[in-house]
Amino acid sequence: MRWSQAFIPTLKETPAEAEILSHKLLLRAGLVRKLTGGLYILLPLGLRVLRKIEQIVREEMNRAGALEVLMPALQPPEIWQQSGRYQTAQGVLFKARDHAKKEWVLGPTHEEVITTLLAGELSSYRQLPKNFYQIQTKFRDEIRPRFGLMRAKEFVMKDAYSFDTTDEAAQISYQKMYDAYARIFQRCGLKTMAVEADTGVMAGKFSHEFMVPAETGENEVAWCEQCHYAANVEKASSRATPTETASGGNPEKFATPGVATIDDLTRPPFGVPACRQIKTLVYIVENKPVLILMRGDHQLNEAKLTGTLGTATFRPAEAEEIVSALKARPGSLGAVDVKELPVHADETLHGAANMTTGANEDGFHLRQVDIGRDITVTKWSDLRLARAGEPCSKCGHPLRLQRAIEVGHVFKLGTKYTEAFNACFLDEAGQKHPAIMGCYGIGVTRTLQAVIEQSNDKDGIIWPLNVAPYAVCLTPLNVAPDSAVMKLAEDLYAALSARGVEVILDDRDERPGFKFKDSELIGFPIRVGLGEKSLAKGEVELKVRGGALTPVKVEEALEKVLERLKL
RNA sequence: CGGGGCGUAGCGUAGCUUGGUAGCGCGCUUGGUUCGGGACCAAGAGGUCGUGGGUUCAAAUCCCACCGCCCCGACCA
Repeated sequence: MRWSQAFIPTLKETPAEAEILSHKLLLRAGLVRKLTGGLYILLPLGLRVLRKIEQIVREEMNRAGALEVLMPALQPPEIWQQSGRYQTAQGVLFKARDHAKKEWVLGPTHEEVITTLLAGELSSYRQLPKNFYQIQTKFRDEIRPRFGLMRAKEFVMKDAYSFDTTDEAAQISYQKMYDAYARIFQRCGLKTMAVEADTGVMAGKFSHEFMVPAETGENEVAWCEQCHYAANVEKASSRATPTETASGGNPEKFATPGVATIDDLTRPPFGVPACRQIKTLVYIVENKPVLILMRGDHQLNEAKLTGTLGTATFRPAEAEEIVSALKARPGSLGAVDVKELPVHADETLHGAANMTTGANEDGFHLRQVDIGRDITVTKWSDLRLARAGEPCSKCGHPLRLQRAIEVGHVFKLGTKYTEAFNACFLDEAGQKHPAIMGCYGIGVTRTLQAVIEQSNDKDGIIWPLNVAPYAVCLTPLNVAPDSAVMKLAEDLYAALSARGVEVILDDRDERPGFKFKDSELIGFPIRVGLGEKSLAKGEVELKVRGGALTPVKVEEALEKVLERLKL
């Protein structure tokens, strides 16, 4: 490609809309432009990168035995009703109407469609295992799109769906995808970590997320340097400091005027450490109040609560709801002698004794509470948010917390959809079973931006070779057609092109600094600088983006470039 | 949806408090000088000041409503 023929609108200044570095670079390097919030136009250079990533994904999916299909983005709402997600996915479903006023949904994902397909085609165990994938545009009515391509209303996703006859076989399919994902991100030049992921209401199943460590990430992962345990904080467990278990006697009510928080009670004249308090939270779970008990110094992890409750339909109670449930206002809440409400307690509190908690009477608390003796706990679970520095639950080494961008997710689904759609097969004995399903997603557009977020310097993007829009940028400093510099550039351009190298020739009549800055902003892996000065010495300049500049002999230039590209 | 910020030329912005002919930088056009790290000089083009209403002799500026964008939070199948 000749630069003068291309469309690469680079910007010296950053548009005000961009906050994070990768978003700024996407715009400045002329890769994308915004149409409106959450919707972006991929410009030629950005599209080239996207296609590269897609191709890597495609190759690795094929290698793992998955079969490419293309499903409609537009879907009938009936299948969403059939799976039950018409309601549960309300928040993210885009809907449209046709001329006859019939409603349609724009697919945020395709479990319903692929399972409908399988329901019609699957009959025998001999047809399994199968794994179908597609690379396609998805639509999600994001509550708040942000950070450019990171969270958009419309984005390119690779989604795959595996079907197996047994749990063991499904596990193999899962592992194949897990391994393929590791290769995909590696080939994209991304450092990722695979972390255990929360599975929401489908608790107990298996899931991993592929995370790109980045401070701008919307997720947080907990990980252990020693044993390599890694999990999304929504899922992560850790060991808490020990809880007091020696009883101090019978509960004793005492006045605590004005005390409204755990923190208030730690201060004089009370001086009760947070770890010796029981925090009582009231949630409205499917319209009914439920008490949640945490140790005073711990925080509730709502993702874990979802797992324990088996529903995501809950919210913190309003003040009036709390008063009507416990006859006291927040600040003096407790679970002692509460018999009529479900009480979920964090397992850290197991055996806790001599604790302080609200008395369910405004301005009063109870001390010397032994949870086993004084509180009726309905269910014990791990409900605690893991914190940095807490011992790893596997090996005891302090956990570290790291923000990260989720670029891939592998998920063992089980039979939720295959049962709903009757996607069943007959086994060797003629018994009918629903196929066991897995689903696997990669945010392709998000991956593009994640690469930029992870690979840049003060001058711009540093594209990993495999996903670079062009591998080589030829930069002649004199573009007069009859100049020796330009003639050499043309020769190299032709020679590299003939070898299948993706090369862009910066034939713009611009000053050297301008052209250098542009090529660095965009981040081509290799730049070959051709100028009168070096040519006089029989040399050209080979510059590796983010690396050193080396003079090479003109007659060796082609070989040296090819050599660099092999790496 | 709650909280905060912003909307002035393609981009970045000043002007708004205290109403009075809309300014600067980048980019763009033309000419000239330059030419190894985002050049310089000169001359130009380019603006419904987000939209609608109100106050006023007069509104970018004050008031009301709406729209859009960005950030934080809720949400995240």
